[in-house]
Amino acid sequence: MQTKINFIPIDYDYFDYQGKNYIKIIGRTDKNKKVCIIDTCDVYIWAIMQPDTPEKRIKQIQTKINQIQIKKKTRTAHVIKTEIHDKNFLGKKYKAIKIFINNNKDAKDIVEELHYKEIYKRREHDLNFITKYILEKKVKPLNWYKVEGELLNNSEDFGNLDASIDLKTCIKTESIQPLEKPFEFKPKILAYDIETDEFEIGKGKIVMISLVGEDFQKVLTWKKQSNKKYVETFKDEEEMLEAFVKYTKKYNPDILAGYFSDGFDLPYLKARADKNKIKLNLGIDNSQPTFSRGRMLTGKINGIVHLDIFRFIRSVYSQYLQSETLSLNDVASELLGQEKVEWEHKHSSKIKSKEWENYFKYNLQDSVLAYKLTEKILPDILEFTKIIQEPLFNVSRDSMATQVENYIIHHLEKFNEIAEKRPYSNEIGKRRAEEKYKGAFVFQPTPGLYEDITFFDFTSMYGSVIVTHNLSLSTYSAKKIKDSIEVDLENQKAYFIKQKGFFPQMLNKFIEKRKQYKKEYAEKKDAHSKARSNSFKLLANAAYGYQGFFGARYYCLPAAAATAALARKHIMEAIDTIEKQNHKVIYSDTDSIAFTSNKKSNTQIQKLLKDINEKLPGIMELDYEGSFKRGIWVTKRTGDFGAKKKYALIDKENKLKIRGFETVRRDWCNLARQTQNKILQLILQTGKPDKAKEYLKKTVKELKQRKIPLKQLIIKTQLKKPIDEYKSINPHVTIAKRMKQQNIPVSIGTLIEYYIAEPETTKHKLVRERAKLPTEPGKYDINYYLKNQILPAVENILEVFDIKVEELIEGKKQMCLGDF
DNA sequence: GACTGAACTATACC
DNA sequence: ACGGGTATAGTTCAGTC
Repeated sequence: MQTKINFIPIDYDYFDYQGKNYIKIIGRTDKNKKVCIIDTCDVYIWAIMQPDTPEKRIKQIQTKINQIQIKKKTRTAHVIKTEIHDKNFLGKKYKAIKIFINNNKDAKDIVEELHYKEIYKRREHDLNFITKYILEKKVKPLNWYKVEGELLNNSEDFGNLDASIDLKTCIKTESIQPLEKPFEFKPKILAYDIETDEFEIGKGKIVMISLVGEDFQKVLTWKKQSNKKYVETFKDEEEMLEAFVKYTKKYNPDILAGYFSDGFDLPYLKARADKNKIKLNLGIDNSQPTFSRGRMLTGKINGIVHLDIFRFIRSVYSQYLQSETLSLNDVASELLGQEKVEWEHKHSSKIKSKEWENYFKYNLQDSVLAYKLTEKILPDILEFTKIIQEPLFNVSRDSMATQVENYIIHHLEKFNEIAEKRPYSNEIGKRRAEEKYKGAFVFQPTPGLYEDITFFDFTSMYGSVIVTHNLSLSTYSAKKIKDSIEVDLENQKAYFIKQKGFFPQMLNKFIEKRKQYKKEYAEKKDAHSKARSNSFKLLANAAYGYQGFFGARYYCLPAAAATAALARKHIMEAIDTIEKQNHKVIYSDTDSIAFTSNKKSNTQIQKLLKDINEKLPGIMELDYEGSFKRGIWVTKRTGDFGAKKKYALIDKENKLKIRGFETVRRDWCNLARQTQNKILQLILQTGKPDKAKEYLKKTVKELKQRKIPLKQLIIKTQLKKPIDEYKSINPHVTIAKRMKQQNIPVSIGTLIEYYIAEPETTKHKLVRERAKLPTEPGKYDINYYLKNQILPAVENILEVFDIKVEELIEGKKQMCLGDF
């Protein structure tokens, strides 16, 4: 039966039928019905010919290629047809043979057969079928289409595929066309979270599972009855798991969302289902979740987008967050102003009767937070997906380098470009061994208190340098050529042609779109333009790092080095100009310049800015960032010159802006951070050290009298690698080892908490020998906190006023005397 | 065993 | 392995006397 629908693609999957690749797209109709469409497309790879190859020879090779056949287990890999095209590769023109093959999985085998010396490069064999389908048919995720085709109803097509899918509508696509007027699409989200007895995947039983959707809240358990309406109690773990599947299917979400659910909740559920010998058949085809092992476990469910929002937050969103960790509690607290319910984890056998209600509440709240976080961040993820044009499942997990790369691949057509290949591991090894290049310029500040400070900064500094000077792989030349610019690198020169390359052109678009949507958002204040503005800002910022990243298809170290070199040149020239106008430049780092305003009026400052901008080339632009009534720069702890990347400012509204100081470092105890913060505040507000000095005295006294609670003295340090890989056993590693012994879960990324206690014997000299878990009894070491936390945090600040903090603290001397 | 510089480690800035 | 380089600062390690 022929049918016609309006359709928005959400999740892409593929399968083979009779040796050919097919795409299976799950999406919604304008009537909000979940449907499936099946389609296919041509699959091809490219053989790029050497420039001087005679046409006759190309034809000969073409004929040979047409005959390629490779016998494989289930099919014969073969070439269907070939065509000769004029294409670009890295900006240069070539003749290229377009080789159509029967199955994308054979691409690499076919490529192996293309061993003619006239073939310069073989390309696009490393693109997966879903990417190729989206490129070829232009059926982009989250865009609306009019689909026409045959409604499959127990059809023998595709081996009865439609019957195995839990959907009424499954269409064999005959035509698919973009819709001019899109419908609204609001994905249905279901969030979930589990509580378990053990932390190791599958080890202990799952105690409860919470599910939260729109007007839907459930906690499923088998442990305990509850009078709460949302709690449903089952006979055992098996029944609870079955109910989880049943409720999820009934809710029929587009997105099943969790927080760290790739690494914990979903694999745990699967492991317990296996243990109970039942199927966790969440898939639309009743399949179970599948897990791909990469650097991180990734859980996929057929027909539902499994979304681990932690992954998107970590790889894309975290740069805009202030929170010290990316734990659900910290992130929810920052983005939603809501926190987890308080609950100390324990084995279910040790939970007291009256504690259960709180445990249920805790479990439910985690799903509530995951749901709300998803709602909050989803506009950004969806917008990103539309821009990058890869499936939502991938975009929500990919690193920024991959996002940039996927954007490029999906926008090469306009440039008639064949995609460059992904580097092989030997190539990656070579790239990683390459010497680092010189990076940003950082101004050496003179320590002191400064009044009336103005900040300028370059908008999208590196991005605008790349665009202005056309720095990329396809525009680069190691040798001097005509119509190129020369860039001085440390030991060599690099040349870049003037004819615009595709990479700088795409980047230019990022910067323009960012400007456009930022302006639009300022006027309309709507989520859509905000999400768009964010997306292009992220892409613009990531483009520079991408060209220097060893895993990139369009890796170009000279371009990255030239970007940094030209950025240094531009900022130093700007500093020069500002100084020539009799301003004292205090500081500068990469793309910003701070200088004393010299009581000049706003108009005069704006004039200075305009003068500099008039001389800047291309799209380079210096911007007014802000002004501050006072700021402080201090010396390094070793040496008497000014420390870089460390300063504090106060604006006219008495708002502090602190960079680099211990105040903003999470691996310092709260007492040191808060004391330093207060001292900076008092000094910057008054311009004098008196009040700060008094405050310090008071704090020191309290510490000496042991009036400071232990909580203020906890030091937090993150475990960055497996415990046994550490060459140097620092305090947090010692504590991590002890936690492991006590069966407290520790892994890479865990924030280890400890405090420094008084030495038990004089033999305990190393800090790690005195480090204790917050739960371990002991007296905190007052001398340690005075000498190693408070003193270093405030010493250099008060030194600006010639105050010797050591004498103020007196702790240092006492300890030395007392020791002997 | 005390001292010292190098190595290792974590975290911040842009 | 899954953006880049620049910078500060603590603790441990390994060598010297």
